[in-house]
This record gives sequence, C-alpha cells and structure tokens, in this order.
Amino acid sequence: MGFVEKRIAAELRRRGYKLTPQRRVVLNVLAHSQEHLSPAEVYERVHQEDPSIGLVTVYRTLEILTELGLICAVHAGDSCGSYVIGPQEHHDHLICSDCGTVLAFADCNLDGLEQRLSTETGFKIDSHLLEFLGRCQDCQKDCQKEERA
Amino acid sequence: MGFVEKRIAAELRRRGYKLTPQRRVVLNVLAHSQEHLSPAEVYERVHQEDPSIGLVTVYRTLEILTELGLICAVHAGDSCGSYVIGPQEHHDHLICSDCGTVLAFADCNLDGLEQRLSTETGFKIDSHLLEFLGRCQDCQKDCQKEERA
DNA sequence: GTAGGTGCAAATCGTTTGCAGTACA
DNA sequence: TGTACTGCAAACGATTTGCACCTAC
Repeated sequence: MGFVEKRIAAELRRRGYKLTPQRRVVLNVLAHSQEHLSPAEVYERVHQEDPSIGLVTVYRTLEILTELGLICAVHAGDSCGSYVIGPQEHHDHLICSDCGTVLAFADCNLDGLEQRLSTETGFKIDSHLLEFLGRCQDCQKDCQKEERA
Repeated sequence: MGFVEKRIAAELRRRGYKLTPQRRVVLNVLAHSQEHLSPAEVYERVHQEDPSIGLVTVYRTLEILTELGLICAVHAGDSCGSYVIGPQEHHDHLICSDCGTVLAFADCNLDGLEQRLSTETGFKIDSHLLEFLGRCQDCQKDCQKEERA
C-alpha cells in the first residue's frame, strides 16, 4: 500500500469509519488513476479487481470519501460527477479535455480578484471553484501526430 | 418584453429557431429570476404562467438556449445543473449559497496564473470555469437579524 | 459481540426519445 | 405549406433505499 493509501486509511479510521477490503479496492483504483472517473468507471475497474464488489458499495464509498475531503468531484466540461483523488487542503484542477488527466494545484492566488468583487458587489466570499480545461502535454503530441498523418 | 428578452428573441431567429410562446415563457422566467433555477424549478414557474407547457419543452428549450450561449449552467456547491441567463461573452459567476442569486462578471484576469500553470505543467489551456461562492449583501443582513433574535 | 458495512433487488429520480398532432414563418 | 415545435407516454440511465446477512474492530 502506497503512502497515499496509508494516509487515507488513517483518516478513515480517525473519523470512525472502517477500512474494509472493498473500500481499499476503491481507494486503490482512484489512487492509481490520473484521470477523473465516473462512478460507473470506478465500478468497472473495481469489479475487475474483485468481481464480488457491487456498484452500490462504490457509490457509498465515493460519498464517504468526498465527505472526508479525500476525493473531489470534477465539474468542468461534460464531466460533472466524476471523481479524482486529491489533497485534503483546498486546491483547484487542471483538466485535460482529451484524456481526462487531472492535475491539482494549490496556489491559485485569487485574493485580489476576490477582494475587488467583494467591494463591488457586497458579497462575502467564502470559497471558489476553479478549473482550467485544456490539453496535457501528451495529448498535444498526439494531436500533432494526427495532423502529420 | 424587456431588452434582454428582445436580444434573445433576435438571436433565436438569427440561428433559425422559432420563437414560440412556450420559449417566450421560459425566457421570461429566466430573465426575471436572480437565482439559478433547476429544470424542475423553471418548469414550476413556467407551469404557473401557462399550465399547458410540459416539462419536456422546458428541457428542450434549456438545451437550445445553452447551445446558443444565452443561458449557462451553474456548477458550484450542490447546484449542478441549474441555469441562469447571462451574457453571451465569456464570464464567470458569483453565487450566493443562501438565496441562489447569481452575479456575472467578465474581468477575471487569470492570464498570469494561466501562463504560470502552462509553463509548469505543459498544459495548453483553452478555457476555465470559475465560480465564487459566498453570501450576497441581503443574506448577510438576514443572518445578522437571526443572530440578534 | 456489535455497530457499521455489504450485496441484492426494487424503488426512485432526472432526463431523453418516439410519435402523432400542431403552429410558427 | 412545410418544417420545426409541442405534448404525451414510455423508455432509459443514474442513483438511492430497504432489508437480511456479514465482518472489521
């Protein structure tokens, strides 16, 4: 078990949740995927590793992990309701619209903008959702190959 | 009909879509709402104005309006799949998590951040989704009232 | 030992589709 | 007049729930 899984296992326990083999498999799937995965996609991979695990368990596990802030939902593009593993602290996403790879980054530095909007609108801003959509390095290469072909 | 509805009516026609009474009602509902509305909520209000209009028509109208960029989906918080009317140009949202009021703003100025991320990750960034969640001025006042009570 | 977790089947919710009739341009 | 639009009902997919059994702690 890698250190990511260990951290999460500890966090589960800390909050009174049990670490079952099923949850371990779901965690493994998410920890080893670069891409955001829909519940169905998670299930597919989980099912390959252990066919006895049901879709319902995947849903319930995703819910708990989200609640604990261990995974988070991706929103940009048409991929609402897909999940990626990520740091518990606040972070934002960089998403490849071709392959679905997700990179997390923490230093978004929107304070200036936030302040300005607060002043202009009277809103008291609590949080934000920021996701960049683009193409990762690999997919840009793939695209160039296609163009040459 | 206000100028917002006029603009949209013209845009519909420009793209070869017909302006039916049903669409007019959906537009009216959206144009007169500050809040983001789910398809069901749009339907509810549309239905009050004209009970003969079906939910299916609401769905189809929302789809067309989204396609034309006349309305857009809201993602932050738990309000995925709600819609607000807005400018056709790129813009981002400021959303009140209490009352659902949505304010659009255009000048997000993320160029610096985008550039930095591009350099660091090799991503070629095409677009972004940015939504601030907070409380509008009115809801802050309401909250203070509650606290005094 | 026990509270929490699991799997199954069925219920439920939101959304989409096929089709026959209707109405805008 | 003709094509796009509408409403209905049914289909559909995704998610949730009830329940009896099971297992991590």
